[in-house]
Amino acid sequence: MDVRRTSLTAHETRNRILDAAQALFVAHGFEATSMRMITGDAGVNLAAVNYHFGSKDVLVREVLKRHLQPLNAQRMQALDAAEAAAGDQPVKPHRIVDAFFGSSLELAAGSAAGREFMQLLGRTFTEPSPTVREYLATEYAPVIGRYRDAFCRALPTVPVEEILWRLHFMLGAMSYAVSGIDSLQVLTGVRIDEPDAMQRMRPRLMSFLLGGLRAPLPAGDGADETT
Amino acid sequence: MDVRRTSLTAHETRNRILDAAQALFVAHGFEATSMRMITGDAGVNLAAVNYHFGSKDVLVREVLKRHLQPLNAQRMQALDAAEAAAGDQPVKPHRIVDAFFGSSLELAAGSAAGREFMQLLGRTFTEPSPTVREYLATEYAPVIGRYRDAFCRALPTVPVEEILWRLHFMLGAMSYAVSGIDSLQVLTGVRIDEPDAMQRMRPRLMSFLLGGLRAPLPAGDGADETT
DNA sequence: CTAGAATTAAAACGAACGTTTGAATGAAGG
DNA sequence: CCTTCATTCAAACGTTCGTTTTAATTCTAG
Repeated sequence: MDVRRTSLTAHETRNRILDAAQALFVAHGFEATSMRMITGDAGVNLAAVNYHFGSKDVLVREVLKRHLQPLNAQRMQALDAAEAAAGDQPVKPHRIVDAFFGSSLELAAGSAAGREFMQLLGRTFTEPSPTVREYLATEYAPVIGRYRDAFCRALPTVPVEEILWRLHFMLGAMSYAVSGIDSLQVLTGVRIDEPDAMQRMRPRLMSFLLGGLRAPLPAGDGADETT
Repeated sequence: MDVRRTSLTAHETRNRILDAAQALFVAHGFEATSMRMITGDAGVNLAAVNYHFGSKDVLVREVLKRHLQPLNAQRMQALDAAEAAAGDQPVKPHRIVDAFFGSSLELAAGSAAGREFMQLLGRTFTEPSPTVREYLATEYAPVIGRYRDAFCRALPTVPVEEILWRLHFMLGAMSYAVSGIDSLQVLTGVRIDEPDAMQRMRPRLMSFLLGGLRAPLPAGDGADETT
């Protein structure tokens, strides 16, 4: 009838735009990346973005959604698998951490585009743009909810507020680990741009996250004065 | 002779610009904040920024430098104090963590402007702008170097590369804890905007960081399969 | 083969950007 | 009192931004 007239080139143009936009967003940020840079790198006409996506804002969301939606789906299914494997036992904390952050690191390690996207995602979390924050919130809400509940079952002695804080700390550590890697390089001299950097980082990050997650609860109010 | 003609109003205007710029940078980011927004909020003329600072880039650096330079100085002197207190013994890891991140959290908890600045600083670490990254690198390099050495002495069994990674992870966790707090709120429902949020977060973050720092080293190469 | 929708192309739109200019302002120095 | 000089001000500079428009092109359905 009226659908899929020119499916080949249409998707081609869309994907070329998405690829170019993602790379430029990582390199320069959302605001500093212009439509002309995107369409120039993608080799398409300037008007193509507004034709295919409607606006730059929608394009930004679409770039994020393209990989974030599958990533969150895999995070969900990884937790499903872990819960299924545990039977009626609570899932061990390190399995939950691995389900969430393992999915992320696999995406980052799997391909250059995956690493690029995880870099972008890390930066996006501190992005002030309301439309971006709003989208991230809706996309993440169900995932965070599931994992919060899983952690609560796995660590019944830890208050839920404490679990949310530690989830937040873990998210921060991972985001920086992935997106701030060249700042690490610049600060410390550690080289990251080798292709297997993510693979070498993964066990280190996992160990760190688990150590933080299972750290003793802070004492009552203020002082945490233990050796 | 020729100095301090109208010192009062001169510094007044400069500081008004710095204050307004900092608040706007936190709310909208560097790129999305225009000179007209800054001068409008500061109640000064549009040309005042270029007159007092020369360019927007210099203003950005100056906003960061105003609080980062004292912060890093305090980080240095906190480590000095810890090393002096330890005598010829190596400083305990939790003292080093406290020297670095305690200084940060005190700044964040001390005043609204301090919290605002730490928020900005956290975001700035993932800022792609070359001039910002370059400034951050030069400002942080000596501090990171001192703390790396202190950690190496405190944890002689841990390879220096591992220490740098964990320092990076800790930096990420703290930056997110401070700057991504409204994203935590949006994701998890935890309220942060209360004035004593930083005070309540501090022991939690310290406990998490120490747990991560002292986590068992990841096994040889790939698998970290321990319960 | 042809009608018509989908896509690309080139050009221009108004708005906002960072910066610059040149005159007005106002307080010290001689 | 008049000069001096740092500062403020209003206005405009040229550039770039995201978006829109109009025409040409491509491709498919009947």
